[in-house]
Amino acid sequence: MIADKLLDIFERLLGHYGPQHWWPAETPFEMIVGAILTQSVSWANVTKAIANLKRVDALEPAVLAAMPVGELAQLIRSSRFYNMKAGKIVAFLEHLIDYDYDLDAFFSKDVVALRGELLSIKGVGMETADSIILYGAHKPIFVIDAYTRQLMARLGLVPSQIGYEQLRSFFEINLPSDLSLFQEYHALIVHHCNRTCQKRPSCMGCPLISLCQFAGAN
DNA sequence: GCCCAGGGGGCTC
DNA sequence: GAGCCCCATGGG
Repeated sequence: MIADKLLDIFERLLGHYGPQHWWPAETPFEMIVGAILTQSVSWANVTKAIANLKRVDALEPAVLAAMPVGELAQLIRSSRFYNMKAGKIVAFLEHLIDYDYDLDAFFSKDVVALRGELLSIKGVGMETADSIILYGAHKPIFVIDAYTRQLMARLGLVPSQIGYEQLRSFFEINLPSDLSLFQEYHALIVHHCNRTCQKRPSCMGCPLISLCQFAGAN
């Protein structure tokens, strides 16, 4: 059964790496900013940008909204594509005005409505929206990213060109809709792919080696 | 010096 | 709706 395989993979990753306790952010707003900044960039690039924003006490919606976009762009320079991302953060803040910058109010709707609203914001695509729902609003939705697709394809469970929504359904149909399971599963996939699949010269020590089609091939 | 990262939007056909 | 290009830093 697919469900058993997915749970087996999760248990192996959890047993090997331990709980990840994502997302690494002190507040929901910090989480959202981080989600935008990490688009197409490793997390290491984002940490400097977040630290810069914290240094000037700007990791607060109303404070950031009052900041000139050029200044914001310079503070997040290390996160790459900074002009684009500054514009995306501004777009998000403009949307939050309707809620008086109250994230609890913004999050207090069902997943489908929240997702639709997030996707209507320029600069928020499916992965970013789902990350915000899962780690910011704390509602169960399975986040898909390049690592998830790569790993599931390597394990022979899905075709490598599978679409975002197809792969999300694959997880959500086969797993119980559990917040902490979804949070840990995605975090473990990213952690695993950052460490084992990409950084190491071989597959030695990989907790999924007995399941992987390409074990030893890289 | 070269390569490439946890994406999204806009354009083309 | 798939296939491209743009954005434009920093670490290995």
